[in-house]
Amino acid sequence: MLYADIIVDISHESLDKTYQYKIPEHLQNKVRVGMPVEVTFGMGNRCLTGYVVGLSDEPKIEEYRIKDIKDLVDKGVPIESRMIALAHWMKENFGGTMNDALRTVLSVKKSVKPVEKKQIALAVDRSTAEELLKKFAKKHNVARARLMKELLTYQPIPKELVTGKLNVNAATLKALEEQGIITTIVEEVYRTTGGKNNDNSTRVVLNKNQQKLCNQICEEYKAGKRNTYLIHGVTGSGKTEVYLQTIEYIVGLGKQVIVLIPEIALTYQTVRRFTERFGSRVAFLHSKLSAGERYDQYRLAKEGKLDIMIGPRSALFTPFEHLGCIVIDEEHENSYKSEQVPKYHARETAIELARMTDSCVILGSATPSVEAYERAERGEYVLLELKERAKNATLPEVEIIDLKEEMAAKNRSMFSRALQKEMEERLVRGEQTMLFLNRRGYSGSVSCRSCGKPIMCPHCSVSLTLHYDQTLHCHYCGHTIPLPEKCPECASPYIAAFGTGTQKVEEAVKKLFPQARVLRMDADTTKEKESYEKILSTFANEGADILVGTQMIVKGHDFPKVTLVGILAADLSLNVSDYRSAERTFQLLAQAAGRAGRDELPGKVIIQTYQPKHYSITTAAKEDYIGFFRQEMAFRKMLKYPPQAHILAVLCIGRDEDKTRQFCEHVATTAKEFAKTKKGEYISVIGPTKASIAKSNDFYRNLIYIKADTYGILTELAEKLEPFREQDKNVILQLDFDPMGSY
DNA sequence: TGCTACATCTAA
DNA sequence: TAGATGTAGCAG
Repeated sequence: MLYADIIVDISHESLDKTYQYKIPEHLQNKVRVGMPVEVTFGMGNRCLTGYVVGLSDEPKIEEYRIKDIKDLVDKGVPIESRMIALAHWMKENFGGTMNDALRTVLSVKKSVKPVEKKQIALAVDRSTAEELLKKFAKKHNVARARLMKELLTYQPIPKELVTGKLNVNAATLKALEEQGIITTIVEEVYRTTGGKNNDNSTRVVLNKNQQKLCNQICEEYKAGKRNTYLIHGVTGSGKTEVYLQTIEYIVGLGKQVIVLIPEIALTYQTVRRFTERFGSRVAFLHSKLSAGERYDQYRLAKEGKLDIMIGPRSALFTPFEHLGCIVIDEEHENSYKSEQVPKYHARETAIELARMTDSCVILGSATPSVEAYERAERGEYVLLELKERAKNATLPEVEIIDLKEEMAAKNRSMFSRALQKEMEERLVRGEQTMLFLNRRGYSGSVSCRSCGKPIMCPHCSVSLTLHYDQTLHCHYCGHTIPLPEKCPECASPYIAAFGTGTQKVEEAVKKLFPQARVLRMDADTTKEKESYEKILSTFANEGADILVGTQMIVKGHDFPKVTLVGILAADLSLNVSDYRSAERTFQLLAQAAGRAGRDELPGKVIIQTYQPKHYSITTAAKEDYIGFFRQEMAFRKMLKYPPQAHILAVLCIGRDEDKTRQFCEHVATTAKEFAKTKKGEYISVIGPTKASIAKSNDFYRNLIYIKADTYGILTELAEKLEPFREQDKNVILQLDFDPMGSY
């Protein structure tokens, strides 16, 4: 008798184990590891989907207690068996249940009916067809005659053309087919996102440095060495060309490649660069694909009809049989860490997947994450440097403006005198300016001028933000109210918006330079599907003089006419309660600065700040990554932050404020006791404290941070904390390993 | 004793 | 997770 180990499709800790089922006779040679199957579960014998994760011929419990597998899931897509192993690894390292992990690696859930292309062709030889044509004409079978005439000049003809343009109805076609005069050719069509033509005319010749890196990776690959490479290349140094050539080599060896990019970077430019080189052997994954398109990509990949898959972190789970290499561009991006359970990091997961499949990993960034660079320095990754800009463009001149001095000089505007002067010059010369607001939201909070209290969301502990339609919104729960006329606290009519949003910047620019054409890009103006591309292409085609935006304007895209980049308030991202705030500030500033003077025209960057001496600002101004890295590492070593140590964030969420607090204290005590058992190892339990968003959607949030030298201790502790999930159903326990961002 | 409402248990 | 089973409380 054969038995299958099955994980049932219920995400609950206590069900997160394998259950053994018998494989009935008629399914014996159909059931494989990875397949979704239908099983009855529980005393009510309710029908559930489960995944086969193992097979055996030994029962683990008394034979009579084992039920039969009911059936195979008809339209389900099986998981690759190595993906099951990867899911297990993800569960162990990033928390969550096996079921969560399986669902994550199973990027495509349902099979979708393939699209068919039908064509009509002659089933008889030409002379017979000609006779038939004469016969039809004689008998005044006009539709049949029309079709025969067309088929004699050109065949096969697509069916929609026959029924449409030639106006031959389905009944006629059926009759002709039954008489054996015509046949229908059915062909499956793949809904692919890749391009059609490869056209090598645009191939760029690598410079000496690029070629050297490329050769090193290729030679080591050929020699059977599988490394993780970190390409640290300054902005504009041509990392993409290195990827392209290396990919081409590895694909040439019959291997397949996954390229991860932040979703926002999947622009027309990126797509074109890859399709020009690899034609229809490359496909793209993004959130706007339909279920059918997704499924077809999956099939194409599995059947070996694709060489390259490009997409965001979920593209990692493309079912390639012969994976050879994983490229992660803009490796430092936050979007590589999943927000949902399992909260996996694509970099770590890629490295594990590469280990399992004997592939290499190439990470690339102009501003690598501190974690990655530290490992590269230690030799865990191979560090490759590209120090020169490819198109001998010069680095822009950077000026740091101290906003305290502007204040002292009675300049209350959000633009310093220097920035105003430079902007004016650009307008006169017909060059472009980008104004960058280093801030996530769009507009500021609203406060009372009399009592000083900001208007808060009644469900979350955050202040509401004012939108242009005079309504107040909560970014956490979506609560919306019209802007009140009086302060809800003290009834004073003097309430006003604070803070600087991109909208306010836009207004201020228009006021200062009424003749300028201004474009704004932020979460508000890019809600619609193509609006992101549209704004960027308008700006690229010089349809505007000034582009105002949030971080999204610093990604990708070369604008040759941009010669001035203004960073309005560099401190905004610095004053965030998160140990990564300096790193993020450096990355944003360095990338924003890299936008200026990408081509022939020399560029200028103006950074406005209240902290002109802060190292993340001074080093970003010089594009001095190493300088930044040294200072940041010293800071992280001192305070034991990653990569010096690892952090586990434990978030307790519940409706009852006191109970949630008590629960969290209880968890903290358990963590502290666990720490005591680990003599000689560094573990530190911080908290519990209220999360910085102490209330969200009427749920109270308490937080504990646990720091430890090794990652393993944290996963061990996480296991110890599992029983808490069962203890109080009213409090949710959320774990996040090495979190990005703050809670 | 019989009923409801709710807590607890268990799944192969 | 959800259905099966167990239990306290209470009316009759």
